[in-house]
Amino acid sequence: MDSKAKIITAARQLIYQNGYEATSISDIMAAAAVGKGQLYYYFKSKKDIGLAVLQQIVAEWDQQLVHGILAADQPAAPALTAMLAWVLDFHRQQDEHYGCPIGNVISEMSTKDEDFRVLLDQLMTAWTTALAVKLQQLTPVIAAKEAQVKAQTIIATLQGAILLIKVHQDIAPLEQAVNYLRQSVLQLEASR
Amino acid sequence: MDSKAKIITAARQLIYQNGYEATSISDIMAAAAVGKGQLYYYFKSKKDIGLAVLQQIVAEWDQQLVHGILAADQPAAPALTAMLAWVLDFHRQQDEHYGCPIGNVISEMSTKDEDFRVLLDQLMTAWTTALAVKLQQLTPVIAAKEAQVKAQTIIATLQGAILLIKVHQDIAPLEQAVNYLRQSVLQLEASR
Amino acid sequence: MDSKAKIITAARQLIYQNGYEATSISDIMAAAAVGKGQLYYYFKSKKDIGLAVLQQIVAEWDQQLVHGILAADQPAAPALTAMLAWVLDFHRQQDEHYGCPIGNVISEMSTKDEDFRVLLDQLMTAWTTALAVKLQQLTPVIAAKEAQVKAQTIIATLQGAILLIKVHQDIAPLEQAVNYLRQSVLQLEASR
Amino acid sequence: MDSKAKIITAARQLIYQNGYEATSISDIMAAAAVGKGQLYYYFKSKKDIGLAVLQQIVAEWDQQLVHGILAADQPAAPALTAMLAWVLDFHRQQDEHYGCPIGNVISEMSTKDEDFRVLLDQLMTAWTTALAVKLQQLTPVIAAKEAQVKAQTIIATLQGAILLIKVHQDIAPLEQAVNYLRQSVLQLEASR
DNA sequence: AATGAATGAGGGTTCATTCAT
DNA sequence: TATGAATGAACCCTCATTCAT
Repeated sequence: MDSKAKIITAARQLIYQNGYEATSISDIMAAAAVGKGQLYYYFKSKKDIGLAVLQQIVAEWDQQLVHGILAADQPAAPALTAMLAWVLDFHRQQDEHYGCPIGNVISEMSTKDEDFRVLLDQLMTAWTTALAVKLQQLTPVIAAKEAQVKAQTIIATLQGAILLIKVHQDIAPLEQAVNYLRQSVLQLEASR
Repeated sequence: MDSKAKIITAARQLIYQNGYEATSISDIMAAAAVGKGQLYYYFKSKKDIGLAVLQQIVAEWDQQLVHGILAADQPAAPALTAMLAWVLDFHRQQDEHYGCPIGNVISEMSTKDEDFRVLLDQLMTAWTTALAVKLQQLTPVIAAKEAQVKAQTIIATLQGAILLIKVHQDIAPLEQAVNYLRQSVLQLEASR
Repeated sequence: MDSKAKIITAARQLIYQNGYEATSISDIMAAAAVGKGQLYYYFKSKKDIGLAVLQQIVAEWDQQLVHGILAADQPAAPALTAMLAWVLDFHRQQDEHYGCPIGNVISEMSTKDEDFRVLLDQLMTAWTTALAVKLQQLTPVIAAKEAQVKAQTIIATLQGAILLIKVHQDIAPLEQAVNYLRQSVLQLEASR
Repeated sequence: MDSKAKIITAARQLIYQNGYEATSISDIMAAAAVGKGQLYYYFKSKKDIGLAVLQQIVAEWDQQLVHGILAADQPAAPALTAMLAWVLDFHRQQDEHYGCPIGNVISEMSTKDEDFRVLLDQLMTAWTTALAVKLQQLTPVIAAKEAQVKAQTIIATLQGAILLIKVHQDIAPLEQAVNYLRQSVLQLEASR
């Protein structure tokens, strides 16, 4: 792994656990075992690193979630179940609950830096849109607008549940939310 | 207003808009128009200020929400509607969407400082419990456990929706989530 | 005990253990259980407190040592032995060895504040002179100048030994120095 | 001279004259003509600087005194005389008498910071041991233990005399102590 | 590509002292 | 006598960034 990748990997982990502002350049240097020179050779500023980390996550979500699990050619019901499992599994694997890698940055950076916000906005919009498409596939009668609303509410429930597991340090809220959403999907499927 | 109150008020506003870590003692000093020594006369540390701010919000929510809107003697359906309006109205009044005063701190501080986390945990638990009681009043047949789960999911949806309005800088997600939750409540009421 | 005395007592203990500069007004306030107002009512500055503490110690040494143990009418040999015991006993009673209450302040303040230095100088001179008188009583043949020199060297040995017990945190060096000085005195006495 | 050395040199001088606590980082910065960041680039804390200064002095004393003047292969009597001269000459060169660079730190730091104390303890022990060896070379009949005691008392006398020149701002006490110790050595040499 | 020395603003905190009551 | 609120300079330290090599 080259220096640039090492830096991004280290920064990603640190930002996830401690937040963007609380992660110092020195922390990243130490974690990546990289000198100050290299860091400023590959990135022109700390913000640049933050953006690079964000873009990496966005790319992953785009690939795995938007163009993977929720891809147009996937059958709707299993896709929705898979999406819920994808979210739940990530948090099940964590010993300590640091919240959502994207949600955390939304909370910290959205009103502080427009570049961060735009990137996050695009990702969340892409997710919402892909999810809305699936919901429409599942229940073709509903209007596009309504599907969009439903998709957004599902995502909100997931994000909120992840926030709750962070305060309570207990995964139960997410388990329950996923259960509830799974049932909603099944009902929708049954009702068509 | 005395100095201590001025400090808390200033800090509360700054922490809400910029986060706890990003709010410097100097910022608070300037906003409260108070000297540095004064600040450390009333509070032994920055963390102390943060905790005081949090306790003030917790006290307000406890009074307005837990012991006000969701008080035991309030009829269930209007109480739930009032709760949703209480949340929605707050965010409707904001020009820029800084998210939830509590949710932001949950996201930033839960895994960084146990004292913050415990306070936030208690508030969210109190809210959940009070909401669960209302839900049971509305639909007496459901089990206490189920009501608790439902309550938590409702709160999750609200928190998540508030996070989404922060990324999108558009109140729509919260409007929609509140609409959706209002309908759920009406259905529950009708179904008993 | 009135406030003024409480302040001096508390300050004396703190200055002995931590030094003058390292003892803060707040420390003294806390230890004396006295408000800020009282402190600045009785003393016009921190230096004033330090000087008062010093004067108290000087007065005690003057009374106990210079005008007590080494008083003109005391027989020389027992006086010298008593002086050595007076020094040794003080340090034997300490659990942790903080050094000499006077020596510490000499080391810290002599070149920083002339008012402190003068006070300390006077005390040490008085001690030296009183001791020289005793030495002359013991061995009348020696010149006044020589007695003065001998006195100063004895005091030096004691002060140095107390410094050594502070580094080593072991009272042995002082025990040994006192032993040595006691023998010197006995020899002087025998040789006359 | 590189920055690190400049910092240590400046700090050494300041600590000698004003003490460790009374020497501020800003003072060192100004004296070394070095920026604040630079200081924390080379040293991780103020304590680190203090320890580095101490280690430099310890190294010098070890080299010049313990392994130089008092080296095993040096004839005893001249070595002792040289040691006394080494001490006296240092203080003769000073315009103002700031005391002993080591003794001052012993007095200030021994009971405040164990890391300082250990370093100082080691130096003083090394000096005592080396001096005891010389004393035994001079008077082979005396027991090792007795030599150790005698060595410690000699060092005590020197340290105490240096403390006295600090209060009195007059080098006489040290001159006299050295004279006295020189005679003691001569007597020992004559008596074998 | 890479090093690490240098910068200086700003972080939270403590300090001795003064003021109004 | 006594209180405690107010002041602002100074404390040690960390920060993101730049420079010379």
